[in-house]
Amino acid sequence: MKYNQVTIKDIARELGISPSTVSRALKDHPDISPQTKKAVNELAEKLNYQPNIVALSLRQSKTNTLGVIIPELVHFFFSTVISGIEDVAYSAGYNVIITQSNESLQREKTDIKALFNSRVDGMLISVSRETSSFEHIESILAKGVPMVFFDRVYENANSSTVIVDDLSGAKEATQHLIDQGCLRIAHLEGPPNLGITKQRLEGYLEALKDNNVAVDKDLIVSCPLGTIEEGKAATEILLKSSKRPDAIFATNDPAAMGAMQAIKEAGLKIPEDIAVVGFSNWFFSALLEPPLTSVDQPGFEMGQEAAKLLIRQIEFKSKDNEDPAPETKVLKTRLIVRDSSLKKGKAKK
Amino acid sequence: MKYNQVTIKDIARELGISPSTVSRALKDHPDISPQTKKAVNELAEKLNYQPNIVALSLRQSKTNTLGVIIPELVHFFFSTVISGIEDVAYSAGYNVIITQSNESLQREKTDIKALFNSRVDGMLISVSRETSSFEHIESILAKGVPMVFFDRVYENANSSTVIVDDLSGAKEATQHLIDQGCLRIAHLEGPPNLGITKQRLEGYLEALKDNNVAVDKDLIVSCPLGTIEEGKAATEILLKSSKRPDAIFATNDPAAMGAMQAIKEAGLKIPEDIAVVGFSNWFFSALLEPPLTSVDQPGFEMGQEAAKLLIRQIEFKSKDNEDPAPETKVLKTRLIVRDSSLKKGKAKK
DNA sequence: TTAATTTTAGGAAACGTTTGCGGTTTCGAT
DNA sequence: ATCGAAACCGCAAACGTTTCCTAAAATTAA
Repeated sequence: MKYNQVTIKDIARELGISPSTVSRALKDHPDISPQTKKAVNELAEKLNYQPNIVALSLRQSKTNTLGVIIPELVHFFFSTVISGIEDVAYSAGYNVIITQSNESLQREKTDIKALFNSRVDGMLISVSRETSSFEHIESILAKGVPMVFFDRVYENANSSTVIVDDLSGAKEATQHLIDQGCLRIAHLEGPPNLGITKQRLEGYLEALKDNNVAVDKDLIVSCPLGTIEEGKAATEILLKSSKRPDAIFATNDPAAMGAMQAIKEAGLKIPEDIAVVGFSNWFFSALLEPPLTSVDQPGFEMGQEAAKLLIRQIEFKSKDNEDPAPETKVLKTRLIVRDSSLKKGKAKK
Repeated sequence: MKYNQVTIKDIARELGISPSTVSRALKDHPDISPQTKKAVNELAEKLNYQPNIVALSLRQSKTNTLGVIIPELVHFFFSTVISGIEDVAYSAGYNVIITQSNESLQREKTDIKALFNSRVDGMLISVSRETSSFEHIESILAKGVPMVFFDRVYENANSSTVIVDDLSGAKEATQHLIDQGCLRIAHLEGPPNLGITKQRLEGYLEALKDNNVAVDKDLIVSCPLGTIEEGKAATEILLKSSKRPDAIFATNDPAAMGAMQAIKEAGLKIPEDIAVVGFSNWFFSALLEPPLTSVDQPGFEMGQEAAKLLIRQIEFKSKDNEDPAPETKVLKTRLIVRDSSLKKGKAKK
């Protein structure tokens, strides 16, 4: 589309000087006399000159654009991460292109190629549920594209990552349930490919061990999709078993929600009969009845950190032409105690 | 960043022909002999040639990028709209840059400028709560940038818009409450600047009139932010009044949620004492207790339609160099009846 | 006054494409 | 043998910048 925006050439012609002089004047280059600078800047102001970003990108081989790949935008957590990313990206002068893999490896592959073709300066990636091989990522990485992984990371030594401390978050949640007097704590496990799934399971196990609670394998049930329906179905099975759990720690809030539905439909009380704790502190969790205790992940902050790391990497590389040492940022989780897990007393504010 | 991607020149050099021939061969131009085409395509394939989009953009003055401005990404509705937009945009070969105004007019202004500077081919806009003047939009529109407004539209004759039929949605919701035997139906009104607020109020009023129910001005309360807290506070006041409502129709789901909280805390039952209906069918609405009846807006479809309209406009303009006639797409809403409004019998389903 | 600097400015190439126009070939037809 | 038209291809300009290099003008030093 041609919008007839005024260019450097227009200014040069009007002033009877050359484009190069205008360019330098606008950048306050010492070679240019104060008078010329003044004239150029005033005319630029008057004509409302705006540099053509596309031409700039071509010239500098730098698009000032960050590519983002997330599993799904409609997840509360991911949309807050995006907000965090945009926050630092825009104030650093970067645009952001967002793509969704929809939890599909195939989509993830095409997304990453599309971003590469758009010549983004770097990528922020959270892998899909299906992603268990990483050639598509490696091949782009090999071309030298800076990447930062967040939340659902690709653990390879050469990329920076931002994660939350899933292990200790899960441990804290489980400990909390133990503190409430629960002894038969079930765990609804998440998608098997994801590191976060393992970490959360690990935290759960560690807490049990720390308290000398025996691990009952029957109490660990897989929810490979991590949906409400799965959580519900898994819980229904748990409830039918001879030795019913007295608490459920779910890998995420939707699964926990499903668990709550199953428990209520079975005529049992939360938390009296069974306490429930989720993970991620989705928007809806505070609105449930009873309100769901959950492990809060600082999504906005995660987005900010990831973007900062990426931008630093991009700018470091453009200077020294080599990658900075990869960094791993681990963000603290926060257990939000609500009524769904409070067998004793009221929530500590 | 320099990734040493292979260019048309590389292929030309390798084959001992000119870049123009390579370009034409790749585009299957009739001037080029089959042999040359074959050689070029094979080498391009072998070297994994990918056209440089930035150079293309500069050359054609077309970025193949759509700019989007929404109030907030974390709203379920808006994130589904985005998904719809990306769906059609990507399959039509467009990238999407998303910005959030955070319901601030100021941010909206800077966003729109930033998008313009990024030379997007067109914009998709849903205005902020604060937006009551439109010079910032007009000034960009005047430069000929194609725009399509969705949901929260700027009603000016010369732009295409996609909206849902808020009026009839609200009317249907109110009618439903009347059908349930409610006679004192309160309305929690939304942000005063927005057209959707007026439409929803209008639908509410029409339904009352159609059924010869007198309008009680005291039953119409403003919630200028449309938040849970506001809905709760407004409802508390309504409940204290001498002639308490027997139903509440809220301008959106958060307000309805607040109303539910207030009602429950007052020891009243939903829907027996007071029925509640919301608008937008947020993700959490089905999870409340009782599940909230709400007017569903087809967000994904809205995004698709808006993107289609915009792309059509962009491509029409690049051909005929003038704007196509503006279009207005009105999408149907759908009343999702759940328990929060069912005084009689069970949900049809 | 002249030579050596410094200051200021411009020319031109480059980033990777596309495309109007002109220039060779080739080949069948006269 | 010559002509005309296809068929095929390259030159160069253009999109809007930046930047290396060179050059003129102004200033200073000798």
